[in-house]
Amino acid sequence: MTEQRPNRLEQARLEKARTLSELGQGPYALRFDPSHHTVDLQRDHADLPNGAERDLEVLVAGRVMTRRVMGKLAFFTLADESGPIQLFIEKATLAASLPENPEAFAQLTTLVDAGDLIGVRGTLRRTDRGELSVRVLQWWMLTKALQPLPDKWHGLADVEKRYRQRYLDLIVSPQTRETFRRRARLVSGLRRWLDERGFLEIETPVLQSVPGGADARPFETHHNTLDLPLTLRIATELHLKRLVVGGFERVYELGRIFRNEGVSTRHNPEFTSVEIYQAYADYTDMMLLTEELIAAVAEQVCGSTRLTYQGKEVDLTPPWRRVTMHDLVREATGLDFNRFTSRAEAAAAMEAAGLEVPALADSAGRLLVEAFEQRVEADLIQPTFVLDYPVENSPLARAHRSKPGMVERFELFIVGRETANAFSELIDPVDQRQRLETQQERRLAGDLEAQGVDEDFLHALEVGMPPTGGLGIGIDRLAMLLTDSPSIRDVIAFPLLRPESRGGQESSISDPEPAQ
RNA sequence: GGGUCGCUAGCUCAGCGGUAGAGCACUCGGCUUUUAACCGAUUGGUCCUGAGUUCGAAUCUCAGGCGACCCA
Repeated sequence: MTEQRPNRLEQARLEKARTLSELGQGPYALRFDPSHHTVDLQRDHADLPNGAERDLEVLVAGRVMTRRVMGKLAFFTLADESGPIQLFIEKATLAASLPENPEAFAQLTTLVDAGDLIGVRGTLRRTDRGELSVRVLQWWMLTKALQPLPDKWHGLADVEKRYRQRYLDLIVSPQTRETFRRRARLVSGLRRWLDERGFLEIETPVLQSVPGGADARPFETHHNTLDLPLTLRIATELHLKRLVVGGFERVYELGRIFRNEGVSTRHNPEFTSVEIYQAYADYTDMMLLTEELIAAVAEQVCGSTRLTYQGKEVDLTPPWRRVTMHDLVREATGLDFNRFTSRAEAAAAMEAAGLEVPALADSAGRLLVEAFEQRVEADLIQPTFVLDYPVENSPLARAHRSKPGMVERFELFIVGRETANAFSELIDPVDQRQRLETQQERRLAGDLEAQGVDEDFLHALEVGMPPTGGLGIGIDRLAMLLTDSPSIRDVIAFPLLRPESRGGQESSISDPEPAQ
């Protein structure tokens, strides 16, 4: 995709690949059996003094990262998944070790480029300068690279290239490798924590006729043989609740969600969430669960519940602050939304306080959320449960047990970002139908993010759903926090980017010819 | 959606109206303790694309493409 024709560097490497074939070993090996990872060698032989050699033969394989050739002696750096080790390559040693091939040293130093994958057999030696090295007795080309590595000093400075060609980023950036290791630990730690507590992971459909469970625009697609318009799911909520109706008391799904919205440092159109449902629980139970779960995962990923995010100290040690949205808005703006009896009243007060009043926020409750987003959200650095949302914004949450107009819902904010969202789930099918019909009206009135009516879901509620607490956690945002990454793209291996276009070409993949 | 910035050799960048440059990489030569190895020589360009202004455009103007950051 980068180059149509092989450039000069590629030509030289292709030539070397041909030479390797002529020598009978070829540029691409079938297999190799390393005896060690480099990190184990570095650890086990940390006591080897400078200039000393250990009478132990090892086989290591990896990518040649740097080459330093000086006449009859050469130093390469070889890196496997665990890290680097130096190769100590002497002409005399190779000649003695491989008497049948007096050219072994010349071949190694001329046919192997930085970027190639090779395997070596040798003994361990620490150089006079203190670098643990494999003194090479024999070598094999495993994979000849045709493309050069990025600049060894600057690395991959081009942010776009880091995302588009993540493989290069992973090769040259230890930090990137660590980020994705941590993300993997986060995901597996989270699953383990839930599994150990009896939660059952069940996969629900990605392809859906009625998108629901969240306020978002879906991606649209189509099933050919059924001639069926379908959308990609925007949440897993409604299907997981059906499973609770079906009798599974603790279920979760960790998976990909698709929302047809913009791209930013906090948004990728496909992202990963985990939704967790627990029967006979309410949102206060889900707060406890959230605290314990995230603290446990942070402990596993970072070794501590205290961490630094972009220079800010964050303490995830439970318990976390719990505060209502009303109180937070009053603290920040002096506006007491409990006193407002109409949207007009709230709007006037907000304008007087210098807040923006968007026309789309068509109720006092929606304005409360506006005020929160404008003045509070960004300052919630420490983990904070924001409680009790207006019913208008939460069509799937149960009405508050004591506060009219509110629902039993919390969102968790950390470093100014929404990281989790939970309710006492609405299980009353009559109430739920009214709420969804109100959503449908908004939808018909032009709100593309409003939800539709899912009749089968309502039917499931009529069959009877136990009182249930539900929780959703944004895995990408949690990964950002636990890896100290400023952009969501740093924690998604292959984030969505526009295809590279050259000279107006839409894509490098050409359309197939019509069938004969 | 709006604003700011960027796009020049494989990589990192300079050049900002007058012959297209540097370091690294590559190729060649030298070198047995280097680790951004070093020394010498050579090679390498759709200056993102298109149109315009000009005697002359990488440079100025306009449009477009892609990206980054900030804002919504």
